[in-house]
Amino acid sequence: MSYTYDYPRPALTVDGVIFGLDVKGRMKVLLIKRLKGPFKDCWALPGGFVDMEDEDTDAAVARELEEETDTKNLYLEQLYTFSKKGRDPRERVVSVAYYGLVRPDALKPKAGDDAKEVKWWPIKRLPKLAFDHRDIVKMGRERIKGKVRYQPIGFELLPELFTLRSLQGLYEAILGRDLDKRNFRKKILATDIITPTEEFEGGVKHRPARLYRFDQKEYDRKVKAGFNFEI
Amino acid sequence: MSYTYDYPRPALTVDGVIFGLDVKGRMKVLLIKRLKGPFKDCWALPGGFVDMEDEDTDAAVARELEEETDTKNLYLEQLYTFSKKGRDPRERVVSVAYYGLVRPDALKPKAGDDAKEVKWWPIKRLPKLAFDHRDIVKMGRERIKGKVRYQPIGFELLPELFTLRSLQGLYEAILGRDLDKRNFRKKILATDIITPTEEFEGGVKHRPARLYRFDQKEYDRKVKAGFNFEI
DNA sequence: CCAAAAGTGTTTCCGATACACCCATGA
DNA sequence: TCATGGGTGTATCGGAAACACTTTTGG
Repeated sequence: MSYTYDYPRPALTVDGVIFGLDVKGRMKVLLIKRLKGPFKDCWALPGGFVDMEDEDTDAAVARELEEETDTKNLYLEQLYTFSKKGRDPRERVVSVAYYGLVRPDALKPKAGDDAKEVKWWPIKRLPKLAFDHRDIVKMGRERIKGKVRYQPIGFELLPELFTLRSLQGLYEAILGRDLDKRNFRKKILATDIITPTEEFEGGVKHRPARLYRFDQKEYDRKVKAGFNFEI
Repeated sequence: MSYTYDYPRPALTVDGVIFGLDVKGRMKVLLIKRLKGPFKDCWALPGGFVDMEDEDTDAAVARELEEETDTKNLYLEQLYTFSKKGRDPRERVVSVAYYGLVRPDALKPKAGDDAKEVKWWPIKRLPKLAFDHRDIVKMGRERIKGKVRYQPIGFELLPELFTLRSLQGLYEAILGRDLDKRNFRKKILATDIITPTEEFEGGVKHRPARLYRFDQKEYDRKVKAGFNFEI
């Protein structure tokens, strides 16, 4: 079966810039190694074609990531649409890029159809990327950096229970600068949207830190009441 | 001539949410009345199909606006890409939306190919809009509201020379709240990116206000030096 | 008892806000 | 001389930033 139109049309794809944190709190990006040309054997962002029979781009990027990484319901937001001529050597391909955040324990990379390998790469040492994916990653970093201060999206990168130190480390990683421990704690606890649990981290040879939990319901309530998250 | 593909493809369009200020400082949006169906005779955002032979979306939206409004070089930024099934009753149409800011004196609406009428509408009293254009306008408003505080884009809405009062009115219109005159002046002048001229407004029956100018070069210099605009 | 990270308060400083009067112009 | 908006300074308050020591745990 084939489809015929009066004017040329672009292929429509989606790409996802998926951020995660490793155990030492360093930012990582999820990449796949392409099985087929163009850019065969080159690292690239996970993504693929949008099924025009019944998908929109939101659905397409969620599906692709599920296929390639075995993760559902990760935090995803539209980033930018790339449409420059020549960004795909074959033909006109317009790509709607998304960025996403994943808890490291919620994601098990697996090989899907389009990839022989799926791997977390440190954001500071990315390999050569296919297409214009380097630009897309760059834009994703900037977006998240701008957004993290005004919306509590950082929690999407942490396990459900986390220490204040790991939360601080996350902000330091994203913002690219050190924060004062006491001021950070004061400020984050003052927002009243993270609550202490009775649990503590284990497996450390020093005093174990208390574990906290992000209180989404309380946050939603506060937002409705005019509260503005800011860190 | 026709074009055939193995899989169905969407038509790709661009839409522009163009903001302007009227003489009284109220926010307006530029709309066109559609000449052809669907939504014939309905008001809609200016825009149209992207020419896949040689345009990207940036070029397409600039061209469409030039055709419909006789304005070049207006401030334009990509807003969001809309791809929901059914947003165009005919077939799958994916639209890359942009928002734009225009100086009122730089824009003369004219009727182009797709429109019988081009008109500024007050943002508070928009007519019924075609497609999902109401959502697009809404998103445009939110974006500009979020952005205006951290980037000096407001000047794009004012003539080259402007009074401090009109600048304040602009911020009040976008932010939706009143600002204190003295504090506003202090803050905006402290940034040192707007410079006084020796000219004054005319045609008023009270003391004429001094005219100022946005100093783009100085702003660029400061940004490079790490300066962050904020109001 | 040593190493390592957790946890905790106070002071200082700067920017945000609140606030009221005189000035220049045209009618 | 009146009406209208232009233009100016100061005091107060609150949040941001700077800053160092004690506590808990495992080894």
